[in-house]
Amino acid sequence: MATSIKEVAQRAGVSLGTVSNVLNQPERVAEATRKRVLDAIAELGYVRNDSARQLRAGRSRQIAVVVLDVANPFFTDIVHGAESVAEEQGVMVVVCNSGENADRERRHLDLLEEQRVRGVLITPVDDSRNSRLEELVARGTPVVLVDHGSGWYSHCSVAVNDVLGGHLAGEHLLAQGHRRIAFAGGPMTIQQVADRYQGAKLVLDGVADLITITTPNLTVASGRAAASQIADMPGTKRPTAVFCANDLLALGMLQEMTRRGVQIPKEFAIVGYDDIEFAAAAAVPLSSVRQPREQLGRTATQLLLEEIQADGHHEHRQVVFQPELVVRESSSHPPRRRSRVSSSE
Amino acid sequence: MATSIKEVAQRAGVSLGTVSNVLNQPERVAEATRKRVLDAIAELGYVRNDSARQLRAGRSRQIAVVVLDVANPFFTDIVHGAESVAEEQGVMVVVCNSGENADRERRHLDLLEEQRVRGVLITPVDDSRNSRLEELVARGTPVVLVDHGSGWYSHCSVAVNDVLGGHLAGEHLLAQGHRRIAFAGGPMTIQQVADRYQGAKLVLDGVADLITITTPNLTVASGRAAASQIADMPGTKRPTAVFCANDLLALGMLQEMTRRGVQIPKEFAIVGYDDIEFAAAAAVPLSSVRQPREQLGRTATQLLLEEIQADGHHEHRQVVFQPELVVRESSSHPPRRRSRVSSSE
DNA sequence: GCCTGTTTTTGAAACGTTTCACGAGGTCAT
DNA sequence: ATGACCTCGTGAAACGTTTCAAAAACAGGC
Repeated sequence: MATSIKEVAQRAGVSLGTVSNVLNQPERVAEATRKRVLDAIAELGYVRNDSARQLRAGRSRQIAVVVLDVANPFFTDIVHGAESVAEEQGVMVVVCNSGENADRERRHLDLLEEQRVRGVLITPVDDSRNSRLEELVARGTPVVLVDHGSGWYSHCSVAVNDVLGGHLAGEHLLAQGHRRIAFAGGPMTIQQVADRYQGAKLVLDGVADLITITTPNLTVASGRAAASQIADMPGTKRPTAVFCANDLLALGMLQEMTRRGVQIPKEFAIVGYDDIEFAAAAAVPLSSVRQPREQLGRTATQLLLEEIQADGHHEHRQVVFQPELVVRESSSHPPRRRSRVSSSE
Repeated sequence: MATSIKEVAQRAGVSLGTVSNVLNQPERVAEATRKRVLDAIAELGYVRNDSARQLRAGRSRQIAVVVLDVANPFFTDIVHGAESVAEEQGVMVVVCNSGENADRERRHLDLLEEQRVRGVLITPVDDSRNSRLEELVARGTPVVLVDHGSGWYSHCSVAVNDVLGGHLAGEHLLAQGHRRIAFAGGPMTIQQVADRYQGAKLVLDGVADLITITTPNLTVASGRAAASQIADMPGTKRPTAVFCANDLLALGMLQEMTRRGVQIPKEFAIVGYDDIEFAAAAAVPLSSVRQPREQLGRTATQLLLEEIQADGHHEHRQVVFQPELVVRESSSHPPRRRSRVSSSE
């Protein structure tokens, strides 16, 4: 069925090795022969067999990115950054979606390891003390943690200071006069969620009530559900503002609150996280904590490629970026139209 | 470095073949031996080499989805649908992003063919008379066209009637009293764009002016640029409404128009396409032509798997879904708050 | 013609699986 | 005991590349 190098060789009247040379070091083979081989290839519609090639080479030419949610623009931007760097180096990127599901993540890692990927960029579902991931590293596959500070130093990692991000959001809501503030996000096993919560808690503790709404994931739908939960609270206990662990939640929150006739931000303020492209375009432009998304992907890929190249001794590095609060209408009181002020406090 | 079956065999004191049997037909090997082998595997941290496996098998266990833009929620929903069906069948899905770039698309197809993927789901960049794609098909890789009616019948395909979609949008704007209407989208080589344009043109021709704004791609940024272009037209020639080839464009359009102080929909109406999740949550909820996105992905994958299984004689099928216009505030005149009317005319 | 280099081409040995026809042992009925 | 029939386990062949030492072909210079 599939034509192999052997048939090409036969057709061109040369040996196996020569065809291989034409493919890999064309300058080593004489003009005339090369042409003959190339013609044979074209006539037979020969296509290299990558499995055989990899088997021989002992490794692939791909790196993988394992993200929590492909439908989240935050991650597609990271992937974008990663691809731009990888492309320069002639490395292919394959994208895997764990869907915030530890089991799926594990299955993906199994498969990736069987495929001998050169390296893995991953935002792990649970805490980084992820044993499957540790195995991978132990057997020699370079791994870079993305958007996830490693508790200790056995990987490279690229992250944004989520505690600071939470801090900024909390501080801002406090400054707007809120004293009953909700945090919506989950599951708490996701490090980023826990950190953002911690950051907010740190600044609110003692001066304001912090109500935690745990969501099963970080989607628009969960945001809507969380909104219902808040709206159904008795007036005296109901928070006057919410800090959402990401923008999808915040958008869902905004949608449901608006549907119920709650005025944003007059009656209820919302701050999101990530500052995805759609945040600024929302019904009420969304205040959000901005992260350098593409940059994250680019830097992570650079670290990964470095580690791959410097095979052997390599100094793990932790790169941490600083987030930035972008205040828009959804949380600014009194409501100013089209506020585009960006501030860090 | 990497441990192979051979070392496992040695360690367990059995032959090569036995280890392989433990891995693939465990019931064929005696309890005691099996345990010994499994222990050896665990101790050595053996990981199957997928290249060797595929080489032997002659094919992979993956299908690929090649999309125009991973950052577009429309496509992530399609991928989602595809994954759900594939997962049931134990087939892995790899996602490739052509970025609306024919050259990147070709490179992806090259690689996928070298990897001997079982099948390809693709939304091609240019017209389906895509020669690279034809080669792929000719050599025996099943291909299903997604969101793209094939002009003729050499593939399975799954699509939404884009001409009808354009028709619905045009008709609606006409009914709202608009007589100078813009169409924003591009490049026109993308079949969907051309079809949506055709649909609108069909209903507008003769009764209204149709101004075409060609964009280089279908992103939010291009939407903003197109908005500037429209806003800068002299008042008498400036259209009073726009039909955008997708929601990203429409959102960009909305953003830029609002920034310039143009009132939507009072001074300018906008209709988008796809009805992505963010459309309803936009600053001015966006009217849009809805497509059954996940369904598209699911059906496409089913067709693909069918073709793969029925290897040999297979009847190509064309499945066409009908779109549905969702009218929201961005185009309804006079502006009604929170309109959620869904209508098909 | 012969020797010395240089350029081209060759052939065989890996890479790590899976598969498959066989052999080695065991059990059982005769 | 013998043959028939299991269940287990073996070993070698294949899959399609790349690589590399060595052979072959070709050029000059004498």
